[in-house]
This record gives sequence, structure tokens and C-alpha cells, in this order.
Amino acid sequence: MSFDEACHTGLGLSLGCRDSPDHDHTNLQAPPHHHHHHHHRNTYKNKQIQLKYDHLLPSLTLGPSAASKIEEAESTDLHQAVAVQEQASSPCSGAFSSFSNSSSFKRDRELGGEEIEVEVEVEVEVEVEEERVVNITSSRASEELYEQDHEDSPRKKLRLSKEQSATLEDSFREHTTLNPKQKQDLARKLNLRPRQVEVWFQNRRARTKLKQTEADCELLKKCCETLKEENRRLHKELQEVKLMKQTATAAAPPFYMQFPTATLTMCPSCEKICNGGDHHNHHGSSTSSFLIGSKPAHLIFNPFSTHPSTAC
DNA sequence: GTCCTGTTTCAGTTTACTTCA
DNA sequence: ATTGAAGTAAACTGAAACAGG
Repeated sequence: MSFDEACHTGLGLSLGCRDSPDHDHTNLQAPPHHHHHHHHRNTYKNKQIQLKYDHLLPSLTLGPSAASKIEEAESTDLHQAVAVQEQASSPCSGAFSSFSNSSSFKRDRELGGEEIEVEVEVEVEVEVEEERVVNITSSRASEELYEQDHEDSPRKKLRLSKEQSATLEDSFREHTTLNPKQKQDLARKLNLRPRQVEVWFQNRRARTKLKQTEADCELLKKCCETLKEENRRLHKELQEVKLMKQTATAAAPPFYMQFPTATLTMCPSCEKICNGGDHHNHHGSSTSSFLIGSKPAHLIFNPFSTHPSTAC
């Protein structure tokens, strides 16, 4: 990488800078329907409760441990397998009274509406040779009962399937943020909750940013190395020039060379050469200093001085 | 103009799960 | 086979910004 390449990359580590995300405030969602009977006035409380119950709605993808259990049970009876899945991952075992292959996913909270019955669909995913999805739909008598059943249950963590991840990645390549409509569509398509899609995009943006920051950091390191190398080269060049002047003007030195050359030093911050003994006062003296070159010397890193800018 | 509510995004953190020595 | 550390990713929290009533 050349110096120019390194330094003209348009690189900017504006970590504190917030992107200007295209806030799509045209909210296509219905106003948030509160699961709970109490209407929380506080936004955060609302959000917390929403999140709290998000993980309770079972749309779970099993990891290997549960999957193996299912595989085991699957050899005999699919329904047994589902029962195992319920035991393994769902806190609401026994809550399901019927099975269906319906792909319709209804969530009252996300979609709005004052439904009393909550249709819950559980997606069971087994990553053995081919993925198999079993959708379980159940009706519940009331939300209240639902909440009671799920109180204090630990949050379960799902693993997105390869297909789900791939679809999300594809979508992310198209646009890194989602408007509510896109979120809903994607959630419906993947049998996930919109909140899950939202979280996935948040985390994905964070990962992208982290990677970009790391890449920028590497680039900066390279740029720094290039600058150091350039600086070393310039210092060497300067020494050579000094030596040449010393020999060339030995016979008839001009006025400014009548200083003892050994005492001439260059201030790295103000690009002036001064008498070494007069180093800290040269700024006020027009006779003992002069400009050298056209390059601002403060741009030259001095490896021999930890604080070049403090030289004056 | 100010306040309130609701929504989104982000940074930072927690936690469930996986991998590997 | 087991176990614990490290890594990863999903989920959560709190704050800020913004829009609309």
C-alpha cells in the first residue's frame, strides 16, 4: 500500500457518530395491544412487559440436545416427538390440545385486535438430514391464564435455522433496516415473531459495525506504519542534505550557515531550524530561524521524541 | 412552545448454547 | 466421557431521537 493509498481511503472512525437511519415512522402496525389487562402508561414498562412475554410465545427452534430427543422419539411416533419437544423446550407443556399444519401465525400483540383466544404456534425444527417442521396450534382460554402459566419461566433461546438465517441475510443485504411492513412480512415468511426479526436486524447491524470498526482499525495501523516509514526516510534525507550543505559550504559559508552546524536542530512542530542552544526562544527571533521545505513538519512523526509537539 | 405518548434505533449487557482443548 | 473456558448469537435494558396529538 502506498502512502497515498493509505491516507486517501476516505477512512473515518466516527464511532460516536450515529448513522442517520431512515426512520420510518409511518407505523403500519396496529397500535400496540396490551396483552395484559392493565394498561401501562410508562413506555419502558410497556416495553419490558412486551419483551418479557415475547420469549414465552413458543416459536422455538431446538438445538441438538432437544433435537436428538425428538429424533429418538420420532422413530416411533411423531406425536410422541412433539410431546418430547414440549417437555424439552416449552414451559407450557400440556397447554396444547391439537396439532395442525397451518402456516398462519397469529399473534394478538403484534397484530393488534382484542382477541380473547390466543392462537399459538410452535415450530419444531429438527436439523437431522432434512429439516422437519411441525406446527402446533393451540387455543387458550384467556391471556390471563397464559401469563399465569408462563410466569417466572427462564427465557429460552432459539437457534435460527440455516434457511431462516439465509433469508434474513438476503434481506439484510437489500436493506439494513426494516420498516414495519417489511418486518411483518419477513416474520410471517419465516414463522418468527416480528420482535425476533427486529432483534436479529439490530444484532446484525451491530456485527456489521464491529467488523467495519475492526477493518478500519487495521487500515489505520497500516497507515501509521506507512507514515512512520515515510518519516524515517525523510529524517534520513534531512541528514544527508545537512551533510551535503556542510561540505559544500565549507569554503564560503553563507550568513545563516555561520552557526556551528552541530547546534542546528529542527523544531518538529513549527518546521523551523534553530540554534540548538536557543531552542525555546526561537519563535521570537527572526534572525535565528528560517523555513525549511514546504512540508509542514508537524505532520512528520518523530520516532525519537514521544511528544514532538511539545518541543516548543 | 411544551408536554406526553408511542415508536425506532443504538450501545452495552446478559444469557443460552456451542465448540474445543 | 466429562468439564470448564472461550466464543457466538439471541434476547434484554436503558437512553436518545423523533413524530404526532
